[in-house]
Amino acid sequence: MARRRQSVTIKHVAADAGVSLQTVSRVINSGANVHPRTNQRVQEAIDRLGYVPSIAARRMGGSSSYLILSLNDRDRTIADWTNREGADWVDQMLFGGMIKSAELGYRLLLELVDTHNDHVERELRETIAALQPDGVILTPPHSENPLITTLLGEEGISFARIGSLEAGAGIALTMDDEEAASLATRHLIALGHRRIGFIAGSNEYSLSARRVAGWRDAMARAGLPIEELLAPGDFSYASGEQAAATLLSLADPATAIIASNDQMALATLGVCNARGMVVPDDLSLISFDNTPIVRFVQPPLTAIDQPIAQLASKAVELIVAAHRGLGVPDGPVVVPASLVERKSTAPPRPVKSC
Amino acid sequence: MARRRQSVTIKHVAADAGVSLQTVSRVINSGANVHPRTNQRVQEAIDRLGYVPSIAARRMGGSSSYLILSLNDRDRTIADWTNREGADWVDQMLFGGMIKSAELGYRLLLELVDTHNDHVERELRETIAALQPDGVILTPPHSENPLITTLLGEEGISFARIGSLEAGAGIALTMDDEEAASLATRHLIALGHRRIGFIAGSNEYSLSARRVAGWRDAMARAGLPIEELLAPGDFSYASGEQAAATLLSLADPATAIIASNDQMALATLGVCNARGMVVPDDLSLISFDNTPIVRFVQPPLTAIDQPIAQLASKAVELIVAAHRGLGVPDGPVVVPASLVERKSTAPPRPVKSC
DNA sequence: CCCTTCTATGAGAACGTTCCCAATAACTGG
DNA sequence: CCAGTTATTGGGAACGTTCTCATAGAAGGG
Repeated sequence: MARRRQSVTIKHVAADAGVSLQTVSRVINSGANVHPRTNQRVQEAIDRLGYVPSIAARRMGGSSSYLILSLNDRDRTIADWTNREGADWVDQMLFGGMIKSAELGYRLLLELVDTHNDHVERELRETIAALQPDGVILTPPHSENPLITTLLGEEGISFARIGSLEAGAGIALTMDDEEAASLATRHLIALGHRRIGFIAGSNEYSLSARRVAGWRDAMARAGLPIEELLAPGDFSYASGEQAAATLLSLADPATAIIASNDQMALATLGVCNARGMVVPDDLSLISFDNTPIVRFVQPPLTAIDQPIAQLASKAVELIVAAHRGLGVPDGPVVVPASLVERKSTAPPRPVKSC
Repeated sequence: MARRRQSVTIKHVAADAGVSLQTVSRVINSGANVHPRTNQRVQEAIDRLGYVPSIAARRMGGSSSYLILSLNDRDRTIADWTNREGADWVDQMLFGGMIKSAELGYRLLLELVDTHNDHVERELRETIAALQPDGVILTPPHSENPLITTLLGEEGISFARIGSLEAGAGIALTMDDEEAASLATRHLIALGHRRIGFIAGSNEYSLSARRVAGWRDAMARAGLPIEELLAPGDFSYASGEQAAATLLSLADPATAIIASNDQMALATLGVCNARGMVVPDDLSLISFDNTPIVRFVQPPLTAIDQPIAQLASKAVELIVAAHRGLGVPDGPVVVPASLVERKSTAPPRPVKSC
């Protein structure tokens, strides 16, 4: 409606500084091949006039849009209020990614995408055509969706895959899931547990298998059997309930459980409450992700912290480097995991005399 | 780096359909003054070629950027992990706002801003200059920040103020906070409570006062005294703890407490646990906002639901209408509040014989 | 049947930036 | 002091769209 135009443009700056448009552009973009004296004069004009380049015009003229697109799962984010830890992902992505983006002169744009939708490909193609982002950040489960990665490859857009360890197009970027699971398991073993159950995550996520592997490995090293102690799950509350029930109903039940995410840990806690069991006296519990919620339940849960903000920040950094044609790491980028100890773990109850 | 250009442009469509650029543009933008036959031919060409207009070019040529900016509080979102319910705001804003935006052909962009920062104004000015959004959504506490509203007014950008009831520039859009507080209070009164404490929110938010008013009014109507029963708070966990301690230590202590947000309700629950009090047997508790966390604590909290997604969606709708020069509501838009009953409320303990 | 008023279409400029290439100025080393 | 570089600067086209204005055809009124 209102015919609003940019108030201060590069032209005004050029006039004010007494140089050509081109020189101002050079100053904005790097300052390379500009005389220090000129550079300063232009810089002053920019500050004086409060000039900020229009992102739309930059995209038009040049090859950069200064936009980075983050694809997050719509499903996990909202659809089902019972099964939503997506919120914390979105939130932390925003935080970690945005700060780094701002630092590098880019903007981060969030898009919620439903992987299971038939139209993903078309939707994504349209979004890319409309926005023409310089790079894309993929979060699970998009990170390993071949439809998406292929599309991005074709379009020649740099992208990062968070939560993926696989080689392939794009930059893989993940927490050390295997080590994390191992760490949690060793913590429980050190407390004296021998029957440590593990609730796996959805097969759709490659990290699920890595978490199982870490647990399996730590158990094996300690010479502990794992039969019956691995329960399937899909990250949902309901699946956690079922898995917990199974593990607690064994002839030789688990005295400790590691859940592959917070939702399933919460479900386990719920099952314990229902059965009159007390955490950590009757069962030790460790969760993955460390979303804020696990701080506020009774007892606060010991958890593996997932450094999402850090991963997002790194992803932005690498995408920008790639877009600028600088080198990017060959293999996947793996950041270490850490265990946050709270009140849900303790030594097992002494065994009753036989 | 890579010199990537738009693959399918309006030119290709025009050639394919055998019409001029201008006609294609008209079809995209409304189809007004285009012969039905031509319209269809162009539409087919668009579909066949998979054409999507470049948002950057649209901004360059015309007066719309098709971008809507949502300003969310950085503080509440992340800074302090103990005091963050911002996550759920961000999340729901995204959901509600994005769907409506997509529907109307716009894009929603989130920006985290720290109101208490000295640079807000400059930062915002820069963001606006760079992005040139068609509209802005303000969330508390930005909604009533005169620096921001004035700036937007000057720039001539349509904006919505979520959580605000005040008249003034921009569209005010809020849940009925007063009625919500009254509803919660009446619910407790109906259960038999007479000593109902209220933990207020930060004065920075006008909705805090409205919530207090609703409680005060409901108490007055029931002929109940409120002396000593109003405790100040600032939405933080710590302030909630202090307020709860005060209300529970009165000579004639509260038997029920309404907290102005979930964090402070959680804090109240924590204080109860520490004192060996059981909710709801020893204290009934109602919180505001109904963020997902309150479902998972023991007991799950009865809460006033804040329809953020709905507000965001409505905000987008109104902003687009305003930007298109269509009429917008005169006064504030108020959406009804609802109470979600869970397990944290019950009749008060029978009074011990004197 | 002519003049007016719409309706439907197109041509060309404009938007704010970067890209490409040419031109000049400032250094080199002899 | 000269030719040969290299550093610095500017000019004009290009990007993909919408804007403004002009034109041709169709419909309506007398």
